[in-house]
Amino acid sequence: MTARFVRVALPVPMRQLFDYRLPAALTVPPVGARVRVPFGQRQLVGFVCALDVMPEVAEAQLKDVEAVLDAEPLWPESLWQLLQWAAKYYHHPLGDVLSHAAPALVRQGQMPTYTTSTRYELAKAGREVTLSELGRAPQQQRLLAALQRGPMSASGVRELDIPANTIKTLIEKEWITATVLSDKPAPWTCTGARGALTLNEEQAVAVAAMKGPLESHEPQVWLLEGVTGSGKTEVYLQAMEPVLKRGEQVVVLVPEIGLTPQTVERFSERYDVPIVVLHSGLTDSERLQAWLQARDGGAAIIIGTRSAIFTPCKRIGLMILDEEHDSSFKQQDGFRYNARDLAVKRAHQDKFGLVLGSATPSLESLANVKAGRYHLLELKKRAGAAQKAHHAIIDLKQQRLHQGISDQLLTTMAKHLQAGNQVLIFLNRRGYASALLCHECGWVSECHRCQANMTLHQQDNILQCHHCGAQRRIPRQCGHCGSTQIISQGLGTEQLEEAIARQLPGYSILRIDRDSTRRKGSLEEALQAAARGEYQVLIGTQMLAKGHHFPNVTLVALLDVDGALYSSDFRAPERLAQLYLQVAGRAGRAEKPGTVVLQTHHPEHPLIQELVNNGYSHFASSALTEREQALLPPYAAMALIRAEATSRQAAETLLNAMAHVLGEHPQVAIIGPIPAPLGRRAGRYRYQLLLHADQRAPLHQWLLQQLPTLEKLPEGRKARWSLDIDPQDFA
DNA sequence: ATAACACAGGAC
DNA sequence: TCCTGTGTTATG
Repeated sequence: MTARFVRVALPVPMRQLFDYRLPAALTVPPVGARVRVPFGQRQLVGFVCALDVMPEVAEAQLKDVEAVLDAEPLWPESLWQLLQWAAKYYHHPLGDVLSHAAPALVRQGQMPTYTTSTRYELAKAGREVTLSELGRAPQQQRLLAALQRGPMSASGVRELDIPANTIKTLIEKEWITATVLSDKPAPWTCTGARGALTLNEEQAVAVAAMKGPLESHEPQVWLLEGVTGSGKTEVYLQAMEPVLKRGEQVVVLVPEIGLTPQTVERFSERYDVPIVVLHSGLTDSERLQAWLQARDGGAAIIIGTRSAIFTPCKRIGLMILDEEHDSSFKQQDGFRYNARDLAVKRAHQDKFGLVLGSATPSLESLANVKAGRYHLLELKKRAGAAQKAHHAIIDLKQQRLHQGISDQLLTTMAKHLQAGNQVLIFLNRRGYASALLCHECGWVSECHRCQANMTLHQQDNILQCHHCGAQRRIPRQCGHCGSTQIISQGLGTEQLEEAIARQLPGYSILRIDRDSTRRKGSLEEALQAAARGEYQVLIGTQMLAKGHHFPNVTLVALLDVDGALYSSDFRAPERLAQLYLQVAGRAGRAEKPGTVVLQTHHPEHPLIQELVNNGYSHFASSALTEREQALLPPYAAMALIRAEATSRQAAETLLNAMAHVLGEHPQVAIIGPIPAPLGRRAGRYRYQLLLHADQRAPLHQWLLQQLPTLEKLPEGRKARWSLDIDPQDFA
């Protein structure tokens, strides 16, 4: 009999697989199972990708598989295919992709098994025992005393340090019982919803449109575009009802961990089915249990963030990806996948319906609607009695400023506050001021390790770099000329709080940013206090923009968003528009009509005019036209190579060498190398090389062909580099 | 990624 | 001569 071989993907940053000999004593693993193999001087857990292939190296060089860890593939066939596809599409090492998709314990080689828990409780005889009878058996006395307060888990008993013998004795005496509970998946059924709301016409149309295709498992993608407060969640909830009733699972992807508790709550109120949550806050063991429940069908609803796109499911019937425009669906380091794009791919492979929801859809998704790939479902009306907000611009050029706040804004704020309402001021810059500078010679408080200014934090009495975290004392003299005339520049939330307290005395102010909510749980507390109306003025950064509703806020003001108007990133206008509407959505959700005010130095700017006068849809369609004319995504394909090194030269010469290699293709344009937006960070110089093509296929083909050459470039030894397919952020 | 290995420069 | 830090190479 001839020896058998396996080809294995290993968790190493190499775009290649490794072959091993399979000893006859081992059972033959299926593709998708894990094996433990020797690799150099160490042992690794790898994933079987092929069996009985012709080895790439001489047979004598092959080592033996040490152990086969699974009898079954870890992932269902279609998900395995998706992972293979993702590794190819993102040009990322397969072993690393698979490691990402598996829970940590599985990656480490543990057996994926369900936990069991033991529950101890008093038996009938045990209840009749008086504790004083046990004076000579203090350990038994302690355990019984504890159990008299109620049943306990094994870990609870372990914490009491009771010897195993004591437990055994008590069980033998039949004073206590030990019940082994398995956490194995239990069958569930969904008989219907509890407390469904009445849908308005648009919502009903949306739910009805999804019903048929969901039932026949057509891999459709719906873009649910619903303005803030239009009741998107209610549409999700009702669309999933027939799916759950058929016994099929629903996967819900949300942008951030902070949004999961609210989501879980709404879903569990409506449906009496098992729900699991997958997010970074879980322990490895909890994560594995949730993963298993999803894979084996014990979980009906699976809620998670980005990485939950890789959760295997026994019978998936619907996936919902909420806030689809949100950039956190794109992983920004390592395996740089986009969960939204993979969701679309998975819907086709696994044959389920996918709902992409947003008040401000990405231009990519809108282009897909135009191209007929997605179906648009619109919710234009706010649910209930809510009225449309009033939008206004304050032209800063004609205004007297008080630490960045205009007279006009102060007057408007005072009016709303006097009426007993809340006011929300959005400023996306924490700290007191964005820089310190010398009034005499112009010296600026730069970070030593980054190409950025250090932010003044008056509260902590320090200068801090927001890019590398470096901290310094606040200088009293100019570092260059010795002058004591040091002034601050650029308004931050700390200073805004101070300014409002001075200009509008007597009102209580709550500031919500990373600094004010550093303590665990304090963000939740602050948001609840804000929603209860305990503070009249709310000041906040990006943190405040997402998912939270403040019923008494009638005025929302955005300060200092002008940076986005002249940014070099072609996506900056889209992001500003999304942010603007997201922040605007915090106001006027209840019966009170809202006002949204934008302070700007460029009131005439077309983007500002468009947003304030015409709304998002109008903005989006003109932005799409611009993208089409300028041949930018979604009407072109891009890839970005980033390089960083401790020397400027090393980063630049590597990208020059790569540009030389890649520059030969007629359909692929090379832009750069150019310094990255933050040219130096934490002491490392950063450069980037942009690849641009009209079509996706030639760009990918070209990369596939040239990557082996790029990897071998000697210049690559002195600089670290990475490849980003469909880059989101050019910073 | 990671570990072994080779080599250079400094301390002893 | 030994030790340590750094760059190079191989991993089946």
